[in-house]
Amino acid sequence: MIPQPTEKELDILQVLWAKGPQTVREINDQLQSEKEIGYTTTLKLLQIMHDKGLVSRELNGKTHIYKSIVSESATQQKMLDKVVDKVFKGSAMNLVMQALGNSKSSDKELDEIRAYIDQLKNDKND
Amino acid sequence: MIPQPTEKELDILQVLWAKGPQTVREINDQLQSEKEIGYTTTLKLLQIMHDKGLVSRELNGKTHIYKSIVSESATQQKMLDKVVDKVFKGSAMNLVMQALGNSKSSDKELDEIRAYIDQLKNDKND
DNA sequence: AACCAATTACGAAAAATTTCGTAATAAACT
DNA sequence: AGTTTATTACGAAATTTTTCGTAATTGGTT
Repeated sequence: MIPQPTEKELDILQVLWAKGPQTVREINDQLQSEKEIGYTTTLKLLQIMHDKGLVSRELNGKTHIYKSIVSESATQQKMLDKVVDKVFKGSAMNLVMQALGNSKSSDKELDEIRAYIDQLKNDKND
Repeated sequence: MIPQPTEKELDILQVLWAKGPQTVREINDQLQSEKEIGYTTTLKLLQIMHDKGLVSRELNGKTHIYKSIVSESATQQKMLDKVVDKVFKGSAMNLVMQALGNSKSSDKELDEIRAYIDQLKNDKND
């Protein structure tokens, strides 16, 4: 079983999900724009993630090109499950309500969610 | 600023939210039912949480009665914000969709959410 | 007042995560 | 081929979180 990424590992996965496979240098450059972080720190994290099976890598000349193995949506789901379990007493509905309540969502977005709900209800009654 | 609780601290907050103010022994007993944990471990966590300002305590004879200072919903919101930021690219709507999609929610629950959305839309147009 | 049982205080070990320095390696360039 | 430059490997320090052992304290009991 692939373990859940830690917080800093998630930062890296975000970069990989957003921009696709990249070198350590490229990934580090992007993290830099957020916060000071040493090159070897990023490298080490990627090596650890490789050991864990979170990313794969491919040799190109002498540099490795890292690629996320875990999908964004699967990771999102696991993170959600954890939050639901840890702070929403296991109720995903609770979470949805809270998220809707405090997000400055537009009418259009709310309509989208309504439409999605209707679709879910239909799918179920087939 | 009160710091965010760590994972184990959240376990304790859950107990406090669910059953109200309690002694270390009572809290520890409840955590025990989930997983082996030493009494002094729970005590230490509560002392740390007290230092952080997450809980208050009141002396009753020689024992302390601990009480959560942070509200459940405020904590939920902060956890959500973090998850939204960390894995949903800042989009709460994304999170809601994903949560709805993978939760086995009943028609009744889905209707509740629809009603809630309608209410949100109304509130906005006042 | 001395003892007992339970609680708290304190410090530190253990574990997990994050960070980086240094050395080894490889490619690219004179 | 020798030098420079960038990357990787390795190990360990630093930090944060979790865990618990031991000693001190307190209140109740004999």
